[in-house]
Formats: sequence, C-alpha cells, structure tokens
Amino acid sequence: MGTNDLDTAYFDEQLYVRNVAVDNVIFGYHDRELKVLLQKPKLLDKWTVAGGYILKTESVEEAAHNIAFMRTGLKDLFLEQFKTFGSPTRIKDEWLDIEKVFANAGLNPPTEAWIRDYSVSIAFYTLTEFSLVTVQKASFDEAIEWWPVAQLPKMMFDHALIIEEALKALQRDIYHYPIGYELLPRKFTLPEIHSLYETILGKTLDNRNFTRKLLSTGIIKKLDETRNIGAHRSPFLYKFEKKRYDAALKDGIFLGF
Amino acid sequence: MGTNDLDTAYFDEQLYVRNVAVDNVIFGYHDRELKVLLQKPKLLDKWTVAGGYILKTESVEEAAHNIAFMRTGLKDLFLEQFKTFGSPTRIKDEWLDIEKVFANAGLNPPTEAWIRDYSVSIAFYTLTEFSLVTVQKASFDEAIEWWPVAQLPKMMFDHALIIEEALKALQRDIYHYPIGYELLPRKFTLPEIHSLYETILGKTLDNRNFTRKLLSTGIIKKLDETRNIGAHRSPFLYKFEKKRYDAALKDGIFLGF
DNA sequence: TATATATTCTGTCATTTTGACGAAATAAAT
DNA sequence: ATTTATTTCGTCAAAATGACAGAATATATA
Repeated sequence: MGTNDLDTAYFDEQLYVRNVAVDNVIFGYHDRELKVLLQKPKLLDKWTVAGGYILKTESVEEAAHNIAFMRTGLKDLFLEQFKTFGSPTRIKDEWLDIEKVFANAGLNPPTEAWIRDYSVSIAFYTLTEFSLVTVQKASFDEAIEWWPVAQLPKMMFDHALIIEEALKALQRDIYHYPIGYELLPRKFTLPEIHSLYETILGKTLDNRNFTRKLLSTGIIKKLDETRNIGAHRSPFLYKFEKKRYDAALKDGIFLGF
Repeated sequence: MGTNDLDTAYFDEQLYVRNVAVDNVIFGYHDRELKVLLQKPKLLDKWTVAGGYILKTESVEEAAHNIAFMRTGLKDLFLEQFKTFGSPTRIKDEWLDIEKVFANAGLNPPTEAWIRDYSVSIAFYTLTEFSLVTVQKASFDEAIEWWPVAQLPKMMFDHALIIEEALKALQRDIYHYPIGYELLPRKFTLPEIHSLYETILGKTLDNRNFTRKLLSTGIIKKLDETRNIGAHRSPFLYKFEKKRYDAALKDGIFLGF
C-alpha cells in the first residue's frame, strides 16, 4: 500500500520496493465534467496525482487498489494500468526545489532518500462513482480535491503528462469496454450517459444514433422509473445488465461513435 | 541498457535502477509463423524473454531499445510498452532453484543480489523484419533462438505469461495500427500480408474481404513488379505508403476483420 | 386554463459497409 | 494442350451508419 505521506516508514527499503512508485489517476464524473482527484502537499504550491509505493509483500495491482482506497474510502474499484513512466529527468530536478522548501521550513529530508533518485512510476487510472467517494486527506496533504481535467492546477513532476496519458487511455478503452458503468450511479438516464460519453471523447455525438448503438449492445436496460428533472419531460432510468456488462468487459465490444 | 549477462556490473546499484527490469518480447514472422526471440541461460533448462536493466542515465524506452538492439543488431525498431508486472512471487521462488544450480556448478551468486528481491518488470513487445535480424548471443547465454509462439519451450519466471500478454496486446493493436509494416519486408504480396494477419489473429479471414478493406485504407500501394512463386500465378508486390502509414500510426484506424 | 419553454424520445431514408459467395486469370509442370 | 495450384477480380443481399425532424412531456407563467 502507500500514502504520499513523508512518513519515515516510507523510506524503509526493507518494506518498500525501491525506485518504483505507483500513481493512480482517479476519475470521477460530476456536473457534466470529468474530474480527477488531486492532492496538494503542505508547503508546496503544486498538485499531485494520488500515489504511493509498493510493499514488498503485495503486487503492483494491490498497491494501486490500496492507493485508491486510501483516497476514496472505496474498495474494488475499476482500475486499469495504462503506462509506466521512467526517465532520469522526470523527478530529479524538481526534488532539488522541494528540498530547498523543506530546508527553509526547518525540516530535514530523509537520509534514505532513494525516493528522489531515479523513479519509475507505474500509472493506473481508476473510475469512481463521484457521489460515493468520501475524500480522505492524508496527514502530509494540505488539500485533496476534485479538479476538472479541462482545467488542471499546476502539477508536480510529470503528473500533467500522466493525466493526459490516462485520459488518452480512457478514450481508447471506452470504445471497447462499457466503462460508463463505473462512472455513473447505479441508475442513470440516457441523456446522462450520452453526456458522459461526449465529455470523455470531447466531441458531440448525435443523441439518436448514440442511444441506438448503445441499446443494440444489450448492455443497458430500461427501468420503469423516471427521474424528475423539474420543468421538463422526465427521462427514464436505465441500469447496466451485469451479465452482459461482464461479458463485454471480458471479450470487448466495439462502440464506433 | 542491459544484457541478461550476469556481469558484475549489473549488480552495481550505482549504475542500474534497483528492482526494475525491462523485458522485451521480440516478434518476427517467418514461414507463416509468428515467432519470438528467446534465450536460454547456461546451466539452466528454461528460456527467457530478452531482458535487461535500466541505467540511471536512460529512460525506460531507451533501455527497451537497447535490449532489442543487443539481441537483433537493429536500431529504431517498432516497440510498444504493454504492461508492467510486479508481485512478490513472480521470481522469488525460482531464484532459489537457480541459486542451487549455481552453487552446484561452483559459482557463487552476487552478493548485491537485489536482482532476486522483489522485481518489477516493464514489458515491451518489439516488431522486427525477421530476415534482417542477426541474432546476437550474449556471453552468459547458451543459446538464443526464434521460437514459434504456438510452441514455446519451458519458460523461466512468468515469461510465458508475459509472452501471452504481449500477443494479446499485439492482437489488440493490429486492429488500430497497420503494424504489418514492421513485420514484413519492404515489398510484400497480398497473400503474404493476408497470412500474417490470419496468423496473428488466429483466425481465417476471407481473402477478398480482407484485401478490400486493407486497400480501402490507402496504406498499401501496388507496385508494377511481381514475385515469382514457381508453378503458380505471380502475385503482385505491394509496399506501405509511408505518409499514410505514419498518419495511421498517429491517429489510429480501425480494421474490423 | 391555455400557452410557452425546455427537454426527452422516437422514426425515416439514402448511403456505406459488411459478409458470404464463385469464377476467371496465370505460371509452371506434365 | 492439359492439369494443378494459386492469385485476383466481382456480385449481391443484409446490416450498419450518418444525417436529419417532429411529436411527447413536465413544469412555469400568463
């Protein structure tokens, strides 16, 4: 598991895999926006993706799950490894600045600081149902907040790049897997899922053609209930068909929007 | 960069990133078979994927390129990162056996053996034009050979799994990128590329529909030359249109076979 | 109570793409 | 000249796609 805390335990190389971090781009969907859960360490004015290190007793995937759990309070989230980043320059220069800030604040950096040495980051993205997330602030964080991917704050290291690549991976995967399931509440309306796909893909999709295609997969099922949205026609609620959904996850489908 | 040699330099943690290996599944196509380039270390009776470690002065991608170069003698190959493997069990148990073999042979394992500690492997696949490859045997290898992916020998660690995942990634990618280019000679015939796609995807593809679709992308271009194949009609030669090919690599296409 | 407003929802049609076929053309061997 | 093995070209019905418009509904307000 791992937090981003600068707990001394983190630097214990008996426990953690050296030189290897796991970064997890946690996506949520709210107010017609795709958002990522970011944290801002104390003292610094840049934000980071949720991240941590790998215990020598766990797998890479378990580490990613634990990172997601520590930030959202949710287990068994949909989580996908998309790329591993590693270069001599991706963190090193910035660590010099960080250490100065620490020194000015009277803090001394850890002696076993392999963390600022060459760092490989195994990057995942995680999909969450926004409303279920209870944001968990870690002790070393000043803040942890949802940010729209369209308007990100100043990011630390290469984390802006990591988010960019995560979004690309998500855009690629959404054509092959009915991923919307993971970002939406259990019951949702057609306009909602339509808008979600438009947001993720960053383009308009004809609503008639979109629903025609989505329904033809048999993955979503109309319910008898409707949702009241005020002074407008009440849209029907739908839910995902678990069986079909799992089959689509396994075998893949193609949604050529 | 890195070889799989047990050169002492490899254990120098000043030079190499600890706990992180790069494994590279090198694909080639020959005799209507998809093959992978494997090596067999001396003393052991199992085979491994081409692999090595990362110099602290290079990026992960550079390391992968160097591994490919050391085995094939070729630079700038098409190379794709597809997954990073890491778990407490993936190498540890087998290292115990390996050390026994070493001990029996009167060799003593390196003292700085972080190599047999927790190991993360960043896996790539590489596509090569079979006939251009000049296989390069490393000093610690007893053999290095092409093996058909359909009939692999006994593999070390989780390398059978890594190859399996590489093939899955290749099968996925071939639908989106005109990857055949990298596995075929500069000039090729329609039956050749047809057979290549059938081999990779592991299913028969109607030749008429296949060529219709492939030609419609504008990625390959008919030449005036033909190839003599003995007592049969001489098939025309084709080549890839560099410009269209690059555009397809960048933007992606969809070949729904 | 009627009307206006904003949103959901359903349907058509021409065009394109797909999938499933068979037959003609060609190169060398007999 | 005939046979054999392979390449190459063509058709056609069915399905999928893309572009487009109008009816239905829930509330607000006139």
